[in-house]
Parts: sequence; structure tokens; C-alpha cells
Amino acid sequence: MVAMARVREFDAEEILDRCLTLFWRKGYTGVSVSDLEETTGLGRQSLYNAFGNKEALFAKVLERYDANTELWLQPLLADDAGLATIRDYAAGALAAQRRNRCSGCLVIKVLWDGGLPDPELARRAQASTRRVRAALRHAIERAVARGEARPGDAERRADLCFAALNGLAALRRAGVSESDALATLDALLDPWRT
Amino acid sequence: MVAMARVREFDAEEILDRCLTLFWRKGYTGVSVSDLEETTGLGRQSLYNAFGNKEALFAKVLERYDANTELWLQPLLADDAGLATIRDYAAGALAAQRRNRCSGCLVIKVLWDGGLPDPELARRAQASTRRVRAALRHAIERAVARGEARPGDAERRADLCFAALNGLAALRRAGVSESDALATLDALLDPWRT
DNA sequence: CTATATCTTGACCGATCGGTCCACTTGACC
DNA sequence: GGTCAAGTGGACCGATCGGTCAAGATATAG
Repeated sequence: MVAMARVREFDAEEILDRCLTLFWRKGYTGVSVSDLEETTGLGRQSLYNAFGNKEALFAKVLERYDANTELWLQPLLADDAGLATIRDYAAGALAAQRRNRCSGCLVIKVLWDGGLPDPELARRAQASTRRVRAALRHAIERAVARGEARPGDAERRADLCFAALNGLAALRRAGVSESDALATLDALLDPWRT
Repeated sequence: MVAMARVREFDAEEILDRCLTLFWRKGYTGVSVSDLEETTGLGRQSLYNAFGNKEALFAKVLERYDANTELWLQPLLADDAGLATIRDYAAGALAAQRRNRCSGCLVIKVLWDGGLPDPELARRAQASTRRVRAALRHAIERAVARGEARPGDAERRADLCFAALNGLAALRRAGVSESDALATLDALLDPWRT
């Protein structure tokens, strides 16, 4: 390597974020490479130079989504987590979905479409959902330990929470308002309180 | 009209059923006309003669799905409906999804994709979800009236049921077994019992 | 300044998309 | 049996899909 050539003119992370929003909104197969060009403002070859191809780019996007999710999950994994933490998590998720004009979980969506080219990606997507369920379970266990919630099968409750959270997105698509969706989640959590 | 010509050689309803399964599995945009040719065994022109185009065919399929749903909803609308009826409804839905190798509600899925060409179709899809929620609400109200369930906001509970039912499909995609998914629903219904 | 390795732009590839056209077959009616 | 509306199969359409190739532009190292 004797002579270094020009450097890349864009910020890869910002580009990935734009792609993330797009994939979140329209799914993997629903996004064309031309769409990616448009929202990123980059030429096609620049995208392929930087990320490989559409599938590899989506893999990076999924990694980024997972990292973001991990951050969102932190409060649930804290010692003082509880039912209110779960509610906050849901409120944050609904707000983020409104901001990005998308609904539901990207991971669940691409799992539903089944259009993922690489089965490894599907495996990682499943692992991602397991982390969310485990975090919910932890928050519920802490709530029970602290006496906030009455005892019960934490794993079942966590899976039920997970199902309800994803179902909230279905409710939103069915025309229910964000505040009504949150109130619906309260109808799940409140009966657990002591 | 002097001379009648040959009659159609296939049963339109059976064809629609095959298309329904395919759309259910892969969504509207995920199904190509070639796919439809393959699963129906019909030529392209036969499909277009009988149903118009892909969008019109999907509209018929949606109509059929709605009619089927109406049938599935009947037990929930009966006077003796209750929490067990809701559980049966969920069990039937999960079993049907296993049989058709698809997951979740077709209507919610196409609403999620957002790939519907006709906004009127989206409107009908939303109306369809409202009928399901109303039926769930009726069953819950009957359960309360009969003393099976303790009193509570029936509409919130119905929407929560709706969310959980759709979330059950998300759980299945996340790798949870059918029986575990049903047990998760029980974790929602049991606390309502008197 | 020259040389060179990389980035960028835009034309282009074969495959597939939804949809149409046309020649051919078929069967009910007179 | 002849006629003709309707059904069927296959070639074909322009548009778009994901992906590639070949120049041209550009910044760094010497």
C-alpha cells in the first residue's frame, strides 16, 4: 500500500440509521435498492462498496437495531425494574414507532414476511426476541420480589407481555390511538399489582 | 345472446381458497401472479378472466377470509359465550395457522405491509378487525354477566385479548410452541376468572 | 507534479414483476 | 353439423428488481 486514495464522504452510521427506518417501515423485501439510494442520497455503487449487497446491508441494520434494543432493555434489567418500567418501555416503543412512521417490531416483521435470504439472519432474529422476553421476565421477577406484583409464573407473564406488546402494534394498525393502546396494556399489568 | 359458449372448467371457490392460503402465507406483495398460476394450476389468462387482476382477486380473497372469520366468530357472539369460548377461538386460530403453514391474521399482515394498492381495501380490513374486537367484547360481557369473570372494562379487555391473540402469532414466529402459546393466553384469561 | 488507489456516477445486465394480445380450442345453441 | 361467444395457453409488453461494469473524479503518498 503506497498511496492512499480519497476517503469516503459519508457517515456510515447515519446511512445505516436511514436504512433502518426504511426497512422498519416496509420490511426487507418491501425495500428496493433504488429506495435505499433515494433515502440515503448515495449512489448505488457507493452502497455496494460500503456494505456489500442488500442482504449484507440489512444484516448490519439488524445488528444496529439489536444494539438499540439492548439499550432500550437496560431499564428492564436494572434492579429497580418493575411493572412501571414495562409500561415505560411500551410507551417508548410506541412513541418511536410513531416518530419513524412504522409499527411493530422490525425483527418480528421480517420473521413474519419470511423473505429473509439467509437462515442465519432468521436465527439471530429469534435470538433477539428471546433477549426481549428475558428482560421482561426479569422486570416481572423484580416486581414480584419487591412486592409490587402478586406471585405468578414469571415466564408465562413475560411471554404474555411480549405478545401484548407486539399486539399493541396490531391494535394501532387497526386504528386504535396511541393512548388507548397504552391503556390496553394497563389492563394487562394492573391486575398483577398487589 | 344467441349462443352460449363453453363453461368454466374449475370451481372458483376452490381456486380462491388456494389463493387465500398463499396470500395468508406470503402477504399481498409477496405473492406473484406466477405463484398464483402454480398453486391454482390455472393459466394466467384464466385467472384474469375469472377475477380481473391481482388486486381484484385479492379483494375476493379478503371477502372470503372475512366470511370465514364471521363463521369462526359465531361462538363468541352466542349467549353462552365466555372465557372458554375465547380460548377455543384462539386454539382454532393457532391450529388453522399450523395447517396452512402461516402465522397471524391475514388482515393484520396486509395492513402491516401497507402494500395494498386500494385504500378501500385497507378500510375494509380495519372494519374486519373491529368485528373481531366486538365479538371478543361480547364474549367477555357474557362471561361477566354469568359470573364466570369478575367485573371490569369489557372493551379494554377485548382489545387486550385482540392484541394478545395477534401477539401469540408473534410468539410462534419467535419459536414458541403452539401449546406454550395457548398456555400464555391462559395467563391472560385466568386472572379474570372469579 | 505525478502516480495510484479508492470513491462516485451512470449505463447496463439478466431475471422477474403485473398485465395484455392473439391464436386456438371448446361446447351450448339453432 | 355449423356458428360463435367464451375459455385457454403461450408469446410478449414495459417497468422494475438486485447486481455489475467501466469510466471519470478525487485525494493522498512520494
